[in-house]
Amino acid sequence: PGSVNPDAFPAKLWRLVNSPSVTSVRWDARGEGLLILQPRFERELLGLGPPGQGPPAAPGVFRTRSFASFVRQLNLYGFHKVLPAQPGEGLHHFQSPYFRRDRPDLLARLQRLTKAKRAKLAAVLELPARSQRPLGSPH
Amino acid sequence: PGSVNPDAFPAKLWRLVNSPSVTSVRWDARGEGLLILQPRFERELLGLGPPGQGPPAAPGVFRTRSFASFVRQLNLYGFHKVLPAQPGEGLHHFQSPYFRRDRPDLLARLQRLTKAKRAKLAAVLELPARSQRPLGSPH
Amino acid sequence: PGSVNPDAFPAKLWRLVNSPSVTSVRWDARGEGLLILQPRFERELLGLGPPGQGPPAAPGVFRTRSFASFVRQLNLYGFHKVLPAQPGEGLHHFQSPYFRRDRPDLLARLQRLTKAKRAKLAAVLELPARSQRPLGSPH
DNA sequence: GGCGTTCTAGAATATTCGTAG
DNA sequence: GCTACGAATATTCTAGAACGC
Repeated sequence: PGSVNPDAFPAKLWRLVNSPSVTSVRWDARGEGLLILQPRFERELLGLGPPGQGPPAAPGVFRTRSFASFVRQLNLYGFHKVLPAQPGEGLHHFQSPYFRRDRPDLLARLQRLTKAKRAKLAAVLELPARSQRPLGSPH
Repeated sequence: PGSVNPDAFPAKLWRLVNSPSVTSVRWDARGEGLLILQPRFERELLGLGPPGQGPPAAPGVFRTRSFASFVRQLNLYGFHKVLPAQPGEGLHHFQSPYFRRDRPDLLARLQRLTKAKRAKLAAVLELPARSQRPLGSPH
Repeated sequence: PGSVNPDAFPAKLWRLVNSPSVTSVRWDARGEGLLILQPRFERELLGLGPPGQGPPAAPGVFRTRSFASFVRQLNLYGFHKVLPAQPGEGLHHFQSPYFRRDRPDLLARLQRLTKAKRAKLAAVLELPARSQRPLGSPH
């Protein structure tokens, strides 16, 4: 029931993957997942890279300097890693059912998984087919 | 249903942002929000700045000396912060639906949110479309 | 019952106030509180300052760029503001009973106040005089 | 009662670290 | 080795509360 907070992670990620000037984050061939080139990502968005090099191309998007923290965010928002066809090349492939190129409307469902939300979600998924909605739920 | 008190915060803010001699407060590109340069604001309007420096350029508008108090005022009047494109440079971007360059008529709706007013407003926003006022509402 | 995490706020603060090269954070005359010069702090530790100026003198201590966030940390760790003799000059005075120049041993008691801890603390403080310090308390 | 100022706290997201699986 | 998650701290934005006028 939430709208999209333009300052939070999902909106940032959406802008990055759709930005022509960002080359380290792209859609996969089907537009159903993210392809991330780690070394390039670190230079372009985390401001790492070889010392004595210029500033990051798109700074200020994340405050972190570690790729692992970025991955933590992906997991917190429900993304899962997909095995890449060519492993070991600094290429990462992540997916979420609510992050698709042709479905910007689903973006609002990408919500941070707190402990409570996670429990609720797990409960729903394990329910027998009886009643997906709690009794007396509105609408 | 109120008119604009020329001594209160909204009117002061309106005069500042439209004053050619004030450089720390400006309209954003669309005229829908405020851009505030904090260091300049502190010198120009709060009279801070390096000691041994001249007097503030536009003194007497606020009694406070802290930028935080100014931000408190903005929030009390319903402004919300917007992520600036380049964070971390002392640049702040605030918006309110009732503060627009081409709509001075809306200024009268910028009212201080007391606890009572805030509660009333929240109630209205959550009401189903049935009846804006609960039956038997007072007044 | 915890020891001091050298990466967390209290240890950082201790190092800053005792560092000869940091000039924006000092002990007050009695060594019982902190004196903080905001403008200098922002240049020296937050990396703000006039654009086109050199890098911060002691960067990397905090990730934030806002003095308000630093104050939030102080409050989270139980510091309280003390009225300065000379208000309005960007000088802040903060105290905590567990932050004293001659009592580094107390530093371990400076703990982050979560909601639970805060409630427990308030309950203890409202206890009748029966047993303020539990007799036979450990250590 | 309203408004301005100050200090502190609530709540949500972000970041880091450790570790279970 | 690797992925995902829990938990603690850090950061941000906004609100509560108290006080004076």
